[in-house]
Amino acid sequence: MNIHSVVAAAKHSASESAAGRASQQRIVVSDKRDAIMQAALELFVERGFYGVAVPEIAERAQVGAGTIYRHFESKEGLVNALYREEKQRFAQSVVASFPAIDRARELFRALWTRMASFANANHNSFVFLELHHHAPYLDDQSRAVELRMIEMFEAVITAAQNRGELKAAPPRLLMGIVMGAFTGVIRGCLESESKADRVVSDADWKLAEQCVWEAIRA
Amino acid sequence: MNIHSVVAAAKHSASESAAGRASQQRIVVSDKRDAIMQAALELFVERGFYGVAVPEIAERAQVGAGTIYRHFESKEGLVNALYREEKQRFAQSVVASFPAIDRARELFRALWTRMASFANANHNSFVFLELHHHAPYLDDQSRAVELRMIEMFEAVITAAQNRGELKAAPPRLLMGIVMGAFTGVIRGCLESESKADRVVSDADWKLAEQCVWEAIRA
Amino acid sequence: MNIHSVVAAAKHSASESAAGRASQQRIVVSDKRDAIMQAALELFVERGFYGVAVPEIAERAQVGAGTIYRHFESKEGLVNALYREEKQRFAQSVVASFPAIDRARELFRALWTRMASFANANHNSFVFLELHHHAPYLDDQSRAVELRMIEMFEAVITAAQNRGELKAAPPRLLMGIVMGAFTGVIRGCLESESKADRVVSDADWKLAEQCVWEAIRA
Amino acid sequence: MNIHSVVAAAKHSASESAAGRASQQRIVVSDKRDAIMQAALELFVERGFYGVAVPEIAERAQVGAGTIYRHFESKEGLVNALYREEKQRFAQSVVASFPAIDRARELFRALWTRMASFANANHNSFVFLELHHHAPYLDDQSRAVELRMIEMFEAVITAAQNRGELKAAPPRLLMGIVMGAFTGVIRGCLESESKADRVVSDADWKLAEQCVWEAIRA
DNA sequence: CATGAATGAGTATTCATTCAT
DNA sequence: CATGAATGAATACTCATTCAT
Repeated sequence: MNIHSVVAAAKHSASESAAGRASQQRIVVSDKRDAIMQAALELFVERGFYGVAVPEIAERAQVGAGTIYRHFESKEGLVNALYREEKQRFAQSVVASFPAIDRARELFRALWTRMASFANANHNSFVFLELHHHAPYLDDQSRAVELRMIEMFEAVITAAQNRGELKAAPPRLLMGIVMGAFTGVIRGCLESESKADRVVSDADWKLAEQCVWEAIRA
Repeated sequence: MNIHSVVAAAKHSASESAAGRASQQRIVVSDKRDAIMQAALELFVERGFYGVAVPEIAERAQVGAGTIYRHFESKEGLVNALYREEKQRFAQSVVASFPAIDRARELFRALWTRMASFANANHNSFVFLELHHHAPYLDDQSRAVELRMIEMFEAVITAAQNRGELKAAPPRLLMGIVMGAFTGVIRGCLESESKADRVVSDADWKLAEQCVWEAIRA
Repeated sequence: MNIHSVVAAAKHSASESAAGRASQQRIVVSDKRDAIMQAALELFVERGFYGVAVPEIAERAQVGAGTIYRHFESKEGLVNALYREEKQRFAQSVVASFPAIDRARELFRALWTRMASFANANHNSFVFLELHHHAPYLDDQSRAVELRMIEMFEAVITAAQNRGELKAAPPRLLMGIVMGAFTGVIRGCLESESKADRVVSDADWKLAEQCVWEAIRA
Repeated sequence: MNIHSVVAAAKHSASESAAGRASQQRIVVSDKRDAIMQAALELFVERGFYGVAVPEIAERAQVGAGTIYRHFESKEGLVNALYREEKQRFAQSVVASFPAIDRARELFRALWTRMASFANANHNSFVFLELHHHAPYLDDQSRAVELRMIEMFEAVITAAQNRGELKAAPPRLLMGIVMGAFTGVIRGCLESESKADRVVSDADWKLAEQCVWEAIRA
């Protein structure tokens, strides 16, 4: 298994679900639903799942409270839908139109850059996914989405290790370092920033990429 | 400013607040209070601040619900006290009886090892501090405790950079990488483990330390 | 006043209202309306007025929720219409083509038999009328329909008492015994039956008729 | 099985549960609980289970809405407790200190009189039990309480039939006639009365008793 | 000091009704 | 005429907090 098959799989999985949704619910995917999702995303990031009242989501989304229950089975159903769709969007962003590279150095740079682009462009989504990493109200399907991604990355890491390009350490450990450092960079650089433009500068991302590469390279 | 003054400051700060508490509430620090703190820590880690009911904390602590309000002003008062005391315990663990070293390599290893010891021995505390990083119900004093720690580390980093031992990058960025990677290692290694012994092996900690050192060394 | 004038009055009253409806809404009496009435009858019997949601009635009737409001002013309007029409159907069934008898024994047998036929053929209707006997959401017109029937029966009873054929007791009391016993027979005999065929056997009806006649005969 | 063993059984069953409650919840049976039960009884009689809002019960009982949930698990738990306790009170009233008679005539008069006393003294209780006869929210235990009573009466009827004192008809049918007529008398006599004194006169009860006895006697 | 019964404001969710299509 | 998506008031129930004991 190399990065290309992984990328292909991810693309397939993403487009599959997108297609599935389109065919089943082309009409259901209303702007109301989108407004609810958007409002929920913002509020959950601000105050967490239990910290947000459903009518508050409705108000921010400019819909009636009851409308939420026409689109989602429950508050839990809403977070789960949000989690799955954002995770998919993230996966999609990272692997879509991925260049055909085999050298780990380039591969890592490409992945990091894409993740950085996504995090910069979708700060809320990224924080949301981070916060809800292991929330007790996520259902099995949502957890499965997460698991699939982890396995994808693990496969890439193992392959690169076999080629002697990465340090010989448990893939989970390397992945933890990379993903943790990525999140840490965002936290570290944005801690004191104004809420307006939650963006890490390209220069900082580039520096960080250099550092983290050295952490994992052979 | 070097690590020793920082260590001294941290020790002072910790003992200061301990003393402050002691003088004000030496008698209040009953075993009931400890039981409440312990119960709250466990439950907040399991289900988050809003996910836990005060009477539930009382039940787990084997005290009456009203008793909690003799020791803490409110539920928010309780999390804040918990946050401050656990953060202090963490700081204390990391800097207490710190060896007199100046070389960044040794310094880093010592810090990492102490952090690892704390995280292994106090998994709940570590996760709690992580989860409540930027919770909206933390008050200014709690945030100040956090801030002081960050500044401490920043100072150490800057000093080491000045000696040419660390990469030239914004201290916040390096700190983000280190702290993020540290958390990432715990997540990555424990993701699939049984809940019984939430412990990362010494070998993994050592490997990770090597990796992360390479990320930041000059 | 004898039974024949009563029968005549009842027939008149029934046809009057039927005609009234016909002239006002001959076109409105669509099969949709009937489907709604039928669905509502079933559901109200199963779970009571407040236990049934309007959209649920719509679903069972295979119409849109809004359609109900083209035929009835409100949920209350719907029960009231249902109550009045079922009550009328009951009255009609009992007195329609009533034989010209004057002896109370025959009269009673005829009434009882007709009521039994109706109850067997329209179990839901009967239970519905019974359950909604004094519901607070019945309006004055619905109550008047009920009242008129009671007065009819009272007149017959008084007449028979004057001829010395029935016991000398307040007509209301005798009527209470008869109607109560009638309902009691249904309850007693069907309590444990399967839901499939809610029917009291002819033999039981006959036995019960004998018993109840003895309760009221002079 | 004769009436005396039945009476004994009923007394035992009643006192058993009373004793059970006393030992388990002597302290729990507060005046708040009683106030809630009383308020719920009145309101459920007025508008039915689904027609009454929980906060309304709280208001009438002069307690906080939350207090209801300290005494009952849910609204359903409340009706079920009410049903069971009122049914038990009814059974107790009817069979307590029952005279040792064997002749069906006396037996019937004694039962009827006691039922009448109960219904006159506890009009709401009686109507409540009648209305909730077969409500879908009654749990199995509540239904069992009802069933036990029916079986008791059936046994008495069968015994009297065997002695040739009652008509040869299915016991369920005779019981349906008697209980139905009893309810019918109340309905018939009180239909138009003021709400103040929902009482059937002793004379009417006596007349009705005569009538109904003739319905079932051999 | 400690308690836990009581409270009522606040929560998620349902449902009668409307109205744009 | 018929529809069903949308609504928000109303419902059952929870929970942080108080206070009499």
